Amino acid sequence: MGVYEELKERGLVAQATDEEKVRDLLNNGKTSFYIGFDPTADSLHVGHYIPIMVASYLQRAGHRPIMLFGGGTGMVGDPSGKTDMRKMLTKEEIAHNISCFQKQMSHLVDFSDGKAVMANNADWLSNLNYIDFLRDIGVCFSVNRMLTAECYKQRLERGLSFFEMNYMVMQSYDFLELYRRYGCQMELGGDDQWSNIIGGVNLIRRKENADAYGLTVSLLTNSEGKKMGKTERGAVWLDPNKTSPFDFYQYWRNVGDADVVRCLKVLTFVPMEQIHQFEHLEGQQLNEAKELLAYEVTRQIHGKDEAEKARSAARAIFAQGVDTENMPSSEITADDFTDDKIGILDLLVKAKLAASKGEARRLVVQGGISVDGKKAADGTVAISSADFEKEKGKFVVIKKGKKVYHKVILK
RNA sequence: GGAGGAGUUCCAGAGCGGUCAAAUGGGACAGACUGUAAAUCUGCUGCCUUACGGCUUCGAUGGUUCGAAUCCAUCCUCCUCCA
Repeated sequence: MGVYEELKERGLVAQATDEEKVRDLLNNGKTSFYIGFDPTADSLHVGHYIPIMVASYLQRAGHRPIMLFGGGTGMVGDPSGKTDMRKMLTKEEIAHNISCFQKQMSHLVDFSDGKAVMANNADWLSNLNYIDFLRDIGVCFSVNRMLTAECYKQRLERGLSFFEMNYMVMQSYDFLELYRRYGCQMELGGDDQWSNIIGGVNLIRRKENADAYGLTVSLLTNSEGKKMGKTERGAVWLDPNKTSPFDFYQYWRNVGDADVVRCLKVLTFVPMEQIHQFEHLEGQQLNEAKELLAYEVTRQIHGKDEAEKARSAARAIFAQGVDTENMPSSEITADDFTDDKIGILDLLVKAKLAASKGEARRLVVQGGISVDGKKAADGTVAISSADFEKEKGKFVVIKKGKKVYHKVILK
């Protein structure tokens, strides 16, 4: 079975420009392919993860990934899938974000010995001459055709600036440029990138009279069709400082029953034979699959140690009692005490378990808070410094709701 | 360039001089039920306060008024139609 079939079987492939040729190229050839990333945040999130997975598969199959950072396009913003125009970033922000991306990506893609390439489209986009660009590239695009592209259609109803309209042209130009520089023959992207990818494929055909291909990856959605990896609080980040390995683990541990098997296929390298066994499970048995999913995904992003810590912390907490070892924590100092005590509300705010004292009070009143296993009855409960004294150190364990455990350490 | 319309709390979307911290729905959070699932039901959703109450919000800035999210002026942003 070739790598293409493997990707297909795992449900990673959404569309390909020319399935026969793409299959042949991936299974039998050696090529370079690229994925573009918009450096609009300082961390990758789960949405970026699947294309990187695919890149990883393809790299193992002998192809060379080119990770393209949109240092230039990031200053425009892709209208695909957005109903509002994106805010513009400064050059400094973009540079910072790119360096963060690089670090995170190296977990999944091997950059040693030129096995993968990093590129930044600012290298060729920022010095373009407008007139030359229009004459050379602009003539290859039909506005009529562009407007029929799904990504613009939606925006047309709400308004689309000329500025954003150029996104497709720039992305297509990236592909052409990578083709010329690295012999890049394929662009990989989320399924929402389809029209932009086609633009590049067509451009290469016109300018270079050569074949190029596009392959899109299914977006990760749950059984209700909502995008996964996003909570209302924001995305599930790959940066451990933004989403702790424990929270990351828990996110996957808590996926819906209907989504586990698909997530295993798409997000992990667990062999298909093993996954097939899970397909017959139902009800409570699925917890085993969920644990595997959570462990594997966490391991791939944060490494084996963190994954094991998260798993044992979760097991301990939910099985019985509390594992204080690997629990997310925060610190307070003696200065936070008044008369040798700290109010439960202040403590919750300090530990960032509540955004304000009002919210903290609400949690307590609704019975959602307990400290060291004792439910806090009302907002007047106070914790004295003596309560922090434990055999293993100075801390208390706060439980918020059913699943959130937090250790507050007294320094 | 001309004529209209709109900007409300996380989102959608009511309100159109006092009874508005602002209806309703969604989301989030908490409780019950459970399998660390889903569905369902309940509560809750600006900040400070045990509470009474106070404080800051309805694009921005000024103004009218005893009193403004609601009226007026200017500005900013967006939309629609015409050129």
